[in-house]
Formats: sequence, structure tokens, C-alpha cells
Amino acid sequence: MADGMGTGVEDAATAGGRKRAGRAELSPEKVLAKAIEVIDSDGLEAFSMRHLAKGLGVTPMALYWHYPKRHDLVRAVVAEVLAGVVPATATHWEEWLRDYMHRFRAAITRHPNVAPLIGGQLISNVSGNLDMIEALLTRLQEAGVPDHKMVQAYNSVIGGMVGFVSQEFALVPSSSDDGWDGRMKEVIGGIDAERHPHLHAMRSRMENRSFILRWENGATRPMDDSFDTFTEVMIAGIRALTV
Amino acid sequence: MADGMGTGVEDAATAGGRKRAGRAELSPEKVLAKAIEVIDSDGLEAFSMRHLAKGLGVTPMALYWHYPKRHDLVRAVVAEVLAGVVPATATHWEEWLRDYMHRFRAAITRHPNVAPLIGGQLISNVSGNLDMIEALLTRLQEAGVPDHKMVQAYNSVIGGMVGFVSQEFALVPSSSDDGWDGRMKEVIGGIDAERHPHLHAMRSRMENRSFILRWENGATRPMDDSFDTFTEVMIAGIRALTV
DNA sequence: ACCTGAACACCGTTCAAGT
DNA sequence: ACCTGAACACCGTTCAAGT
Repeated sequence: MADGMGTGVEDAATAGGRKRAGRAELSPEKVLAKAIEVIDSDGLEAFSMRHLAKGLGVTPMALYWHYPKRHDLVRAVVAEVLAGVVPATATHWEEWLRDYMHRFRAAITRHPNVAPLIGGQLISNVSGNLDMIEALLTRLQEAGVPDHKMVQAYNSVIGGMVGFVSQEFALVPSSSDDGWDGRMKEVIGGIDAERHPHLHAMRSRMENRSFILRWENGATRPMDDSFDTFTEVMIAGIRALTV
Repeated sequence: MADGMGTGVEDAATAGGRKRAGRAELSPEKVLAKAIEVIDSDGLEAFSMRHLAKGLGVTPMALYWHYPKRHDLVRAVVAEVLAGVVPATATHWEEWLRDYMHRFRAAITRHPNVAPLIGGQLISNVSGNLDMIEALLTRLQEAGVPDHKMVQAYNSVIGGMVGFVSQEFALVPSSSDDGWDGRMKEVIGGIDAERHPHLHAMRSRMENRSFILRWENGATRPMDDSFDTFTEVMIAGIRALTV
């Protein structure tokens, strides 16, 4: 037992890998993995502590030992999904920003259903993000953004990027909000050529492919080229800040 | 009683303003007004059908006659808040876009707590927005955006604008998620000058004033000048699309 | 240290009635 | 037409126990 050694021995209850009756062998990692699995396959509305516990074969309260509040688990999910977003290494600032924005979106694409969690809450997984913030500030300075516009430029990039993608993957009404897509199609079909000529001309190109005029989100109707354009808009806009 | 006149007389049950016992004199407008009132004063988490009903002195189910699903009421709230956003009239496209974006943000500023509803769900109050979409498309064409980039440009403007503001007013953790702000301050205070020199230099200017490094949202810490910069970034970016 | 069980104060919504 | 009342199937979370 090596007594007297103050090495933080943890009670040795489950020592030797022996399973204790009534113990579910839970861990923060297992709970987190199951949470992401549930969100990915069953949608965000299935992400409840009780449903999760059932999936893990455990009492709801078992989860609370590892995550004291549901929001702690939410934070962990967001952190995990965003953990893969490593900004690229040394290139020109434009190339870096383009790459970073696409990496961010790619992470959300892997777990589209978590998007509302990222867009709706204050992003908080700070610790791991300081490197990213430092990199972004460095690149913005490299681009020529003056110090007195640095915070605004930073907020523009983050707000625009996170905001666009959150919008793209925004929650679709529900499983079947009776004929919500039908009504949308009706509205688009009924666009009047005289009242809304430009919209009328564009309607087939915009239908279900543009904000406000769609009934599916980015999970089933990704806005790839629009996001490409958006990054170019942002890059050109940042460049204009430097003159 | 003017019988025989098919003018859609409504049963005359409450005719003459006489109150019926057990009737609460509800209406879609009254429910909607109360919903916005509750959201504004008590926050989004207080916006439940049951809490709302209590506030109106009525059974929860009474609301369901006027709004068959909670989501119908959510839609109505969003539509109402955004109803005030009338795009400005004829000016240069840059002036128009700047004005429109600020009007949109001003509407959210009037009801900051509804922001998560706007950012999180697919925006759906279509009918009233066709005029706005037509106007935006017109201005983008006026700006010189070619037809084959029109949808992308439209999505960039809407996605960026709605996204930024949604982010700015994103939900703060909760009433008191024990020392969440404290931990954030610690992180910022502990920024290492050697590992993160740019961030270190900017830290006092960014603390609680920039995305990821804040613990309050736009309701208490509005990002006015960042949004100004963001609109200029968008405008310059759109302009770059035309060359 | 880690989990169970019962209980509290909530939800949205359906269904059958009342007037 | 418009509202009540009871019921169903959920929530997150606290508190007291168990091992």
C-alpha cells in the first residue's frame, strides 16, 4: 500500500481494473463522446441530461458528478468540436485568413447540429484559443491594420466568421412543422415580376440556397461558394482598413 | 342585427363589449405583446407558454388557440422585432447598405434578448421581407456585382450582418454560473507577454470588449465601433467583388 | 470517489369538455 | 369561437443515501 507517501493515491477502490457493482465506469471523456454522438445522430433536441444518461445506462445524476451543470457539458462539446481548428502556419496573411475561416467552417460541417450552441452562447473555450487570437492579431498587424483599429478588425473577423456559419447551420423549424417548406415554396413561387423584378429574375438561383428563402440549412444545403465569397469579402474589406 | 348580410359577423358572443365569464379577452396581438414584454424584462428563459399564460391570467392552453405551436409565437416575436427595420430610401448603394445594417442592429438593440431566436432559427418572416430582399439585390446590382456572383453577395451581406449581431448579443451563460466572469478575468490577467505578445499588448483594450474575451454581451457592452468597422469591411469587400 | 433514488419545480402539447 | 382542466411525457437540478 506504500503508506506514508503523499502521492495522491485515489482510494484504490477500483484498483486492479476490478469492476465494482453499481459502478458504471463513467468518465468526463465518455460522457462527452456520447453527447457528441447523440447530437450528431439524433439532433440537438435529443441532447438532454436524462436522454444522455439513458444512452449510457446510468442515472441522470451520475452525469452531474462529472459535469456539475449542463452548461459545463455544453462548453465541453463546443470546445471539442472546435479543437480541430488549428490555424495554418506561416503564409501570407490573406492565405492564412482564408485557410483559417475554412478550417473553422469545416469543423462545424463535421458536427452541424452543434452550430446553434456555438452561435447562441458566448464562446468560452478560452484557454486553447489564446494561440488562435494571438495568431489572428499577428496577421492583422501584418496586413497593415493600425493599432487603433485592431480590436474592431478582430471583432469583425470573428463576428463575421462565426456569425455566418452559425446562420448557415441555423436550426430548421422542427421534425415536421406542417408544411413550413411548402409555404416557403409558395411564397417563392408567388414572387411578382413587377413588384420584385430582381428577386423574380433570381428566384430559381436563390430558392433554398440563400438566407431567408430556404427551408433547409447548411447540413443538407451547404453554402460553399457563398462562404468562399464571404471570405473574399472579408479579406478585401480588411485590406481596405489599412489604407 | 342586420341579418342576411354575409359580412362575416362573428357570432356576436361578445357583442357590445360585454365580458363573458370565463373568457379572458385574449388575442394574438395581446399574447404577442406580453411575450415581448416578458422577454425584454425577464429574459429569454422566462419565455415559456406556461409562464406567459400565468402573466396573462389564463390557462396555458388558452394560448394554443391563438398560436398552435410555441414556434408560431416565436416566429411572430421575431417578425415583430424585425418589422421596424425599414431600409432607407434612394441614396447611393454604400449609404443604403450602411444605413440598413445599422437599422437592423438598432432593432435588435431595442430587444436584445430575442437575438438568440433570430440567430438560432431559420429566419422565416418572409412575406414582409421580400421588399427588403428586392431592395438589397437592386443595390448590389447598382454596386456592380455581376449576376453570377449575386446570390453569393446577397448571402454574404445577410449572413455577415445577422451573424455578427447574433454573436454580439449571444446568450451569457446564466444568472450566475459561479465565477464564470472571474475565470475569464483570470485568463486575461494571466496572458503571457512572451507567448502572446500582441494579445498581451492589446489585452486591456480587448477585455470584455471583444469576442471570446468577454463575459458580458451586447446588451450591457455594445460593440458600436466594431460594428461600424464591420459595415465598412463589408462595403469595401462588396466593392472589391465588382472589379 | 462515484453512483443511485426519490423528489421538486418546471416544460410543451393532446384530448375531452365547458359556455 | 374561445377557454378550462386533467393528463402525458418530458426537462434540469437538489438532497440524502449507498458502496
